[in-house]
Amino acid sequence: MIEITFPDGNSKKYKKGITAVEIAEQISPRLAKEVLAATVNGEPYDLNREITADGSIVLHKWEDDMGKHAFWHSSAHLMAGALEALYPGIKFGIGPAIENGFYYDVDPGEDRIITDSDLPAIENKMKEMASQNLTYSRKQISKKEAMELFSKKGDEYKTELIGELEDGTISLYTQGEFTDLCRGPHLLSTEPIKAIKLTSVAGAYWRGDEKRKMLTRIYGISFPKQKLLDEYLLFLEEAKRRDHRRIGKELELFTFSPNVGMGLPLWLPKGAAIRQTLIDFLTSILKKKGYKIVTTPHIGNVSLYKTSGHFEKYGKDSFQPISTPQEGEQFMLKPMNCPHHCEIYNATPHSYKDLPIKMAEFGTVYRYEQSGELHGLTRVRSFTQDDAHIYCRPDQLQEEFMSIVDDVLLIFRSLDFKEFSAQISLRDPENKEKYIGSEENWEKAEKAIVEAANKKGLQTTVELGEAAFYGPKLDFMVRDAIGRKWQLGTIQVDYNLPERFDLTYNGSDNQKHRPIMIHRAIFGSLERFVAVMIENNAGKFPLWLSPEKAVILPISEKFHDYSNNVLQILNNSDICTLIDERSEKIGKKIRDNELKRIPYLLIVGEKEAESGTVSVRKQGEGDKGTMKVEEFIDFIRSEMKKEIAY
RNA sequence: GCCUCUUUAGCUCAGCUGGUAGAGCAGCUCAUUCGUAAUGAGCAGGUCGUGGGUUCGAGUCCCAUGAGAGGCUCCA
Repeated sequence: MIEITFPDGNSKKYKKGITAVEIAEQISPRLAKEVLAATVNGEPYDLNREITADGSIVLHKWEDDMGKHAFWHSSAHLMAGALEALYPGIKFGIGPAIENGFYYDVDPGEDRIITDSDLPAIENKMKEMASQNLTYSRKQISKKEAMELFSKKGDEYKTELIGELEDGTISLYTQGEFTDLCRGPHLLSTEPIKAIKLTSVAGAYWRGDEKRKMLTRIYGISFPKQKLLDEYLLFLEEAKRRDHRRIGKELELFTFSPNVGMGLPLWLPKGAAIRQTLIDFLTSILKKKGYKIVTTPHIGNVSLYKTSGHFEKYGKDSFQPISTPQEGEQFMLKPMNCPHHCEIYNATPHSYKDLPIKMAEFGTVYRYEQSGELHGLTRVRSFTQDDAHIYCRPDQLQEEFMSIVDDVLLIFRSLDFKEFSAQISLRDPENKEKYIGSEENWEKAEKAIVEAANKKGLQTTVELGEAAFYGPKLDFMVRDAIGRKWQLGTIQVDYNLPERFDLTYNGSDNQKHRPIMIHRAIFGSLERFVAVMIENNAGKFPLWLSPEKAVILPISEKFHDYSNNVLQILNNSDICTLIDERSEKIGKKIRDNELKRIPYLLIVGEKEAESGTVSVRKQGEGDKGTMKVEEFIDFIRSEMKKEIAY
């Protein structure tokens, strides 16, 4: 007998060699039907794999990520099986489960391409195979056997993978005619896979290396019920409606023109108003926090970036330097504000008593992002950072770092950003030559960040290899409408630029010392921040950020005079208000202005004109009753104040 | 940059296997003067992203190129 412990702490004895699905069966037949995968002693386990020793068990259903993972991973195998049936000789790369579904990288072979239009046929084949209730069976084999099997098949991708595996850990899974190299775990059979949708085809370099062959990646998603798939497709459609590119066009916030250049956003008046309001808001906080605003030019001498290291690191991927008519001087469009700020630091001598020095700038920078990478406002070639640099003493580093974390949290909170995650980005320990600076300083900087994040009680994930080339960082990430992650705020500790720019301060010992520099941005880029805000609020900006606060809707032409009086009073009170004088019925005016996401609709007819009032209707909520015009002004002002209370 | 797809009126899209463009919304005009998410009628709008080619004939097929989308790679 063996003893199995459940997540709730209870344990029970079973005969040796029992399987997870049998355990589930004993608990309830319904559970046995729903369970998709298991974890035994912390290790993913097939449901029908024999358990031979004491241990803990967790049974995973669809509702938990492990369950979904096994489901989608098995679906990837099912797709591979269908592909092999439809495209004999096709070769396979990797086919994992991902956050939303699965993909498989395949090499269809010379002169054969798979496009979107082939997906329905593959999908149908998958459905046909799934309905045959094929079982997934596991087989442990030796490295030599595995090599022979896949060499015979001529699948050089699989043999490459096998070459890197340790003998004794290699397993195969077979369902129907299809056998794949795989660690598992998998479902018992294809039976639970009821609904399948192949979503897209994309190119993907083998092993993510652009020097190697580009494989065809097929993305898909599957569900145990058709209803869940329908809901997912509906979610995707909803996400499309929230897409900031669509809303930006609809609400006339920003645009792009091929005549200006791809990736170079043009802010239309309403978008520019939002952007300016954000800048004003942030500036007021910066001033309270002891930052000084500086301004620097959009270009800088190439030598500046040679000093900073940016030229060596990114020079060939930047906009190429501009040459002046005389003397062969070369200037770069600035890709970063920090070198300029270091020069400002160096313009005056500093005592240890002056530190920390906090310099802030809404600095527009230019980066030559690859064309395929541009995306609306989230990835552009010209953007404005809410950039700041803190120059401090070593003994101030941790406190300053934590204080910036506070700033980020404060601002995210006042903007009602709840869904964000924090990521500590450290060096790739196996690729240290990618970075500049001494080992000792890197260790100090990485330690400072980890400690500060812990002290602040931040929930963080650690990503190796994600650091900037000059230092580690703490990044704040948010998701867009369809769940893609974007970096917003970032805090970076840097020992390197102070050295490269020979920044110093006089210490209490009257010796020169090196300050430490912290780079920080809270929004990251105003462009990306606005984009993420749009996707979060579907274009319904909070009142204080709305470019237009209210619109007056006269019931009929008879009330235009009164309406225009109100309009003037409101605009004079700095409440940006419009008027809709079209000869449309009130229902139509309400509908159109609701769709324009104007926060307040003020309906004005006979009653209002007689009593000096407006009938207030809040966007998305409906009728709020009538108010005197002055009352409305007070009301809207107090609403705005409430929104930006911090 | 690479892979696949898309590109038709201001916007959203139709246009089957080639026979020389169509709808809804927006706009304009007229009528209507109306009480909380679409009043009616009429008008006007496109050398079908651009440049070549095949063809008696190209929005439709082929090539090149611009732009956009989804990925890959990269992200100071």
